Amino acid sequence: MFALVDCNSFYASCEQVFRPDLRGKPVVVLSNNDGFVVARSAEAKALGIPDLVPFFKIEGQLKRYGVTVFSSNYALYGDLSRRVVDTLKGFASDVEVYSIDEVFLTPWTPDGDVKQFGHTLKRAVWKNVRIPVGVGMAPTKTLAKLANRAAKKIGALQGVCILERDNQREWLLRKVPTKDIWGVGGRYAKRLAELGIHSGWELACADPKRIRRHFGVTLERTLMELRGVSCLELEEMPSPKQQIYCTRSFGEKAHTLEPILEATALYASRAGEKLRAQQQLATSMHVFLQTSPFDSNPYSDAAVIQLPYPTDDSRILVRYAQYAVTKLYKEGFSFLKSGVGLLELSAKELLQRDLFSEGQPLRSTKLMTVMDKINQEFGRGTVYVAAEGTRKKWRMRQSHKSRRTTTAWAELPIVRC
DNA sequence: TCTGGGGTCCTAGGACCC
DNA sequence: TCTGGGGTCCTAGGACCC
Repeated sequence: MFALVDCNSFYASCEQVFRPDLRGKPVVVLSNNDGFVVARSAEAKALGIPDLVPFFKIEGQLKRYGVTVFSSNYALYGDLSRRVVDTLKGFASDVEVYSIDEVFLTPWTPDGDVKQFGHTLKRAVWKNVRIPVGVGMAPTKTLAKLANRAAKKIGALQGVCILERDNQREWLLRKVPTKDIWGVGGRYAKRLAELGIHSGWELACADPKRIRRHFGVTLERTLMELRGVSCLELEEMPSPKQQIYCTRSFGEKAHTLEPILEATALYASRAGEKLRAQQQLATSMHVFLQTSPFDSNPYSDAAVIQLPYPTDDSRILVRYAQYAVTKLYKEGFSFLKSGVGLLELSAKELLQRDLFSEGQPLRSTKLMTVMDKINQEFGRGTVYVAAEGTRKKWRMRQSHKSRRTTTAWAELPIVRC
């Protein structure tokens, strides 16, 4: 049996935690650069505000409806997410943190009352963190996802749905269109429809071999999971990352090389920070630079470069990223976005040093450790590589950002008596 | 004017090996 | 006239996820 705990409208709910005046009111949260609506409170959904709609297209509408708008505040969401996970760990020993707002776990119910267990989880998270969640339970992860969806959609279930008996499973699967199933995206849904498969039930009843032939082994597994045959295990130990990316759109378009060099330097050193947090070294680097894809004359290019030796030194990452992006740059375009990816990662302690080639000197490691420590203690960006520049006009737009209430001393809430 | 930022897995096809 | 068979590794691209 798998349980999936999924936070309701997570980012919007986070914003409401420290703004209780906004409970029961329409709230939306925007993506980086205030680009899209990425989270909507139940009230905002009820107003018919669609998901992933460009902000500029509905800004007027939001104002008219009196919707409160927030830029995304990942420091806050990450911290509240950690608290939700900590709470859940008190009720189950096997826990998989699947995403910032979803946790799979094995229900622990010595008395056999699964439903009661679901409600216990829900109440505990609300009590400790003030985040509303839904709980779905079923014999496979894919079905637990569906159960969770039902828990939120069907009011009578009060946020907890157990999908155990075959007749319940069939009832739900007959109602679910394929595109709402975990592992089936828009493309597959369309191709499935061409084969006459429209509902979850029709997919579950299809011939596995035929599905495998048309779509590959991944969708065949999904099919089996819908039948109640578990193919996906709980993954408690997150496997080390295979690539680390830092990419971002600029707050304003860049017509010269200078802001691009600065932004790319920042992305490289942020990627380095993540790399060091995982105790890994990178062997090669992927760098790209692009205009807006909506430009009349869009342009983009990318390069993969070998680093001189496996490294986690931000100074080296920045130097190589800047070198690459200089090569990619072309006069006459207005660039919108660049990014740095670190590839061929290896665990730092397992590194095989090559007898005949240079390796990362010890003082690099020492310097980076000190840098990370200072930034951890006093806030990100206290010490940084000078190549990032000081004015940072290209920084992303975040016109509606809330405070980092739980992670920055300077932004603690103020209580007036 | 304004359109996100991360990730993963799988497959097909080419190069190369004996 | 007749031209093998099996394997590995790598990469790019396509699909998916939140």
